[in-house]
Amino acid sequence: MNRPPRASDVAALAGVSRSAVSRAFTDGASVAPETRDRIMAAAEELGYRVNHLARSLKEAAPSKLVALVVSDMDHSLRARLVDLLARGLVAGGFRPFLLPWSQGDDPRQLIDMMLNYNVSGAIVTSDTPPEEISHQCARFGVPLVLVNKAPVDARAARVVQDTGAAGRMAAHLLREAGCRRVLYAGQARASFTIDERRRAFEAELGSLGMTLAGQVTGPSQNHAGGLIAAEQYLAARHDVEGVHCANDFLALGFIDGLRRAGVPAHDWPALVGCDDIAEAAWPAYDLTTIRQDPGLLADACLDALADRIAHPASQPDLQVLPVAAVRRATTRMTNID
Amino acid sequence: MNRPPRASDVAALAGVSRSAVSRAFTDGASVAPETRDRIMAAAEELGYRVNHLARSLKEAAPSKLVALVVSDMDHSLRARLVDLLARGLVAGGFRPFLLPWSQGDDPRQLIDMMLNYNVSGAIVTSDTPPEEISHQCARFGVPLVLVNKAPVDARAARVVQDTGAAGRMAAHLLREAGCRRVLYAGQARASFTIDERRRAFEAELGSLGMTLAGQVTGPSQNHAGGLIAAEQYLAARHDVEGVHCANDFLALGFIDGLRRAGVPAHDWPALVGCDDIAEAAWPAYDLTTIRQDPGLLADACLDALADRIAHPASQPDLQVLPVAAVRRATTRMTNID
DNA sequence: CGTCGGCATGCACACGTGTGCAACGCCATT
DNA sequence: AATGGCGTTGCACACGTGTGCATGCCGACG
Repeated sequence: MNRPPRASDVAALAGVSRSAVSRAFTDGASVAPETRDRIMAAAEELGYRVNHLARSLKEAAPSKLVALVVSDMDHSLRARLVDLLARGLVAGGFRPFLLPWSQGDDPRQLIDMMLNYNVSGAIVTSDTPPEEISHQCARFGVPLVLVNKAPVDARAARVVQDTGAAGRMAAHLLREAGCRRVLYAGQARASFTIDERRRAFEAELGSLGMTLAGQVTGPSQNHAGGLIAAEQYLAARHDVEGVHCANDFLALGFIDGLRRAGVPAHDWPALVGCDDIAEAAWPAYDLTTIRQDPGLLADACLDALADRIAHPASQPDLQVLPVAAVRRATTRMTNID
Repeated sequence: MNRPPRASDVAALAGVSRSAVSRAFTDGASVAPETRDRIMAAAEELGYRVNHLARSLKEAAPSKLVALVVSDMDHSLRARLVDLLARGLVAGGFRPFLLPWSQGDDPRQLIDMMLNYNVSGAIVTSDTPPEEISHQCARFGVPLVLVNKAPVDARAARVVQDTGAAGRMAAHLLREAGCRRVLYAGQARASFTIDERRRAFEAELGSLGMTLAGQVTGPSQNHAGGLIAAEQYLAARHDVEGVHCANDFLALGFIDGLRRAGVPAHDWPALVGCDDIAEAAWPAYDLTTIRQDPGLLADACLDALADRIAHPASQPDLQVLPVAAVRRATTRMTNID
């Protein structure tokens, strides 16, 4: 018999009623200071902790748990975001609940886990979460925040990067580098942020009098995909001066693909990525890119979640986060006449 | 009034007692098939889900929550480990509870959060978690698994990489590359795995008739630290043929430091890192390193946790995980005569 | 001194669920 | 037909906590 101590154990040791113990651990409750001290001493001696599961059971309000639905955590930016979100949630008195999701998993299991634990909200940072999650959350009244995701349900708050500005910025960065004919290197799989940004990029090219000579696609939006995109680029012998890559990992892979093929650096096209991952700043790459500040992203998510919890019936807000151009070596090449 | 439906609502709709509903959702309970069907239909109609908080309250046994204490999630290998652990825990019926911890945070808050939610166990992957966590977990009977951490409490299970083999391997890899005089590049901050590996590395150098010419230390064990370590290395004009870096990020930074200083690749020392992060395989680096398989690590953690939960009183096991040499370009340089 | 108000405390109920125990009905066996 | 056994069901209690309500106490004021 070694169960954790409960409030009645503390009450017995301190010589008070169980209610008094409960009140001693509740802010603003009416307890005499000396009684509280005696109770706290007894609690310390027994190693007593309030059982939050029972507490949140009593308070009909949902528990302090918040689901963090995340996939592709190997992307360093997402790992950073999860880290920041977890810290922010803990600081705000919530408890983050990590629910990994992979393409192909049954979304109903996710819903079950969230509802089983009566979460007070959910943040979905997966790249392509199934729409069913949004609908079920709406149906069961779970406050939901979607990160960089297309709108699927009117009741979910959304936090998105300013894809329009990012796309235009990419075009301008290539223009600054002297490019006229450019290429887009992306992926086959659809992704809301990337697709939107690409659309804005293409539109801006027109305004700037530049032309999109075509596109190359890798099988994935990571380093390996970039390697293959570079191969395609070289094989097609595109006559372009610049390339905008869907994200930084792909851009770094593209660079390595050029290197592996023996293309000297002064013959590289101007390159612009997106995200500003840590590796982009490494001297081996020094990639011009578009920064998406994960701290801003995390704060916006936490704000949006707090808003959904406080005003569930109100119109959810859409937060558009600014992006910033980071000019580095890949748009300072001297191969442009 | 829009509270989530409870078992009695389902019971009323299905025309049975609340106990029957409870039993319908409990595997192996005695319920007539047609009754179960009727209950399930009613539950589906109402959108009923079992409240696991209340369930785990009833079962005196701890909840299915498992604390995942993690710091430095920006290290890609740790992010990968957290991802794998979360997946494994969910697959095993547990719910991972993400508790970020940073140097300087109060460990007592961590303990509180774990005990407040009556977690059934904890996995600590932080690099330098405070010892108080281990002691408090032992005191309150929380099964604990430490990853790559020195033993601090006899009741905690441990999973560690085979630091001895890794250290010896690093020495042999440099020996294969023809080195006789070598250097160690590390960090000032103590870390169990890194310190142990280094000790084995130094010992093996002696056995192989090699000499450790000295060491250089960066301020941190990441890319920026490697840049600075390379500066120190160049400034000190060490007469060595090889360098073993404390981890891959540092090694990549070291390479970039050499590049930035204009040292041609054929004048680089042979380099051996440790971890085999994804970036080490990128063509820009092609770093020889020592692989630590995160899948193995995650599985070992989950096994150890299951063991601690099942047999809390037994002697906790220490799992030593194998490492593997990954030979790449940085030990195939032709600068050795 | 009497009365009133405020504060501290205890009682009892509620939160949503699991389960031991007893009762009940049905079927097979004697 | 009587009886025993087995599967199913309902009752009631327990898990650990928060809190409305009533009570009791003490001090202050008239």
